[in-house]
Amino acid sequence: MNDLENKTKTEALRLARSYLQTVGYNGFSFQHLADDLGIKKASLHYYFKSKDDLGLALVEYYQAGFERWAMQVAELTPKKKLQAVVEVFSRFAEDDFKVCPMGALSIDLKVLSKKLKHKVLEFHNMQRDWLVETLKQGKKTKEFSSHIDPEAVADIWMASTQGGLIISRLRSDSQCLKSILKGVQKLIGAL
Amino acid sequence: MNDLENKTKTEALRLARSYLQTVGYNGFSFQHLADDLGIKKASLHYYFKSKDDLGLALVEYYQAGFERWAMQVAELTPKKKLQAVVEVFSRFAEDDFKVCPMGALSIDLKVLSKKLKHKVLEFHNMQRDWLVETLKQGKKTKEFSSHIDPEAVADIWMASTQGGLIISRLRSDSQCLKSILKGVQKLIGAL
DNA sequence: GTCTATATATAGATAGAC
DNA sequence: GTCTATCTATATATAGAC
Repeated sequence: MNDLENKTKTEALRLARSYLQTVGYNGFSFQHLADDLGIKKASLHYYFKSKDDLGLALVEYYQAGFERWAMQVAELTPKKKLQAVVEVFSRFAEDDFKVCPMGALSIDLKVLSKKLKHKVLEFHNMQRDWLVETLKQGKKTKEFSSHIDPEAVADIWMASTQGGLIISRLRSDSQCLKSILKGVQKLIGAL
Repeated sequence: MNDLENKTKTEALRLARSYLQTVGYNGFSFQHLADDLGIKKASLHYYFKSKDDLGLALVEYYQAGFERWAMQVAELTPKKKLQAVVEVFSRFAEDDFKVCPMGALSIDLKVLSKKLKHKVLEFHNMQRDWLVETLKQGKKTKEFSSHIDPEAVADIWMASTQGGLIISRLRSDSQCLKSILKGVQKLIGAL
């Protein structure tokens, strides 16, 4: 859990995630990271045996961040939790039209190692479970309509988010994602 | 318009699109295509000066297919048109969990040539315009609720489709996309 | 239209010195 | 922990023969 063991390693993961969200998994190399860090690419292999290893560490790093975030928003109302999610992804779109790291990895999913693929799916399920729980909670507190199916709505929400980031990038308009998610919220509320 | 001028060229484009939808733009090379075609990669440069050229031809080829498809469904009711769209993308998911070619290209958008980027956006807008028109038509014929905002719904629809394909791949479940789009249709209908 | 041969660049990875 | 040096594989692309 103590992943702050080394500054270079943490910074490499931060950079790798940024590249992943900007040019995809196949779009960056150890060379890019090394140049940005001001070290040689061979040095990076001290921290990550292989690119697959880097990918794995990257997802774990992102996952740990999500778990911390989930703790922070745990006391918010379901509606505010959902709003907090919108803000997280809006920040991606506003930051050079980044897409979701998991969405980016999905494109290359077939060429990833079995282990990394498994990790990606595991994290995806973790996020989905969180959404489903949040929606269920909102039904109970009457914040959301009693007619919604939490699992179905969670899938629509996740798809809209992934696709919304893609469309924001295509149109060079970060507002797109926000409008789409606001629209989905409105549709859910109209049930 | 006469793009059937050569069998090898057409087959190369078909293969390239398949690769794009499966492993992304950076995930395949002239070598892959040449091997599949049973020719040498140098021969492919006879048809496509560069990979960027191939990408451009690929989008144009896909775009031409969309225009033919739009003509074929032109006489259907708006609701059936939407259903026809669902079928097109469902076939992607059912075919080895392919994603949308435009969604795949969006991931690599930043490293594409200005020309190709422009082409991708142009085609995206063409698809969006078609959707908006179809939704407007359905409002007029009372098939869709008079409360929907065609442009907002078109964006939600496109995002759900892009994201739905990604989620289908992640879960190895082509049913996901269908459920998501059915859910969106239901939400729209509930307005 | 397809081939061989080749050029050039880059990617992922390792060995071993400091 | 970072370096130099090196290996092997692959990618894009071109020249020129058949």
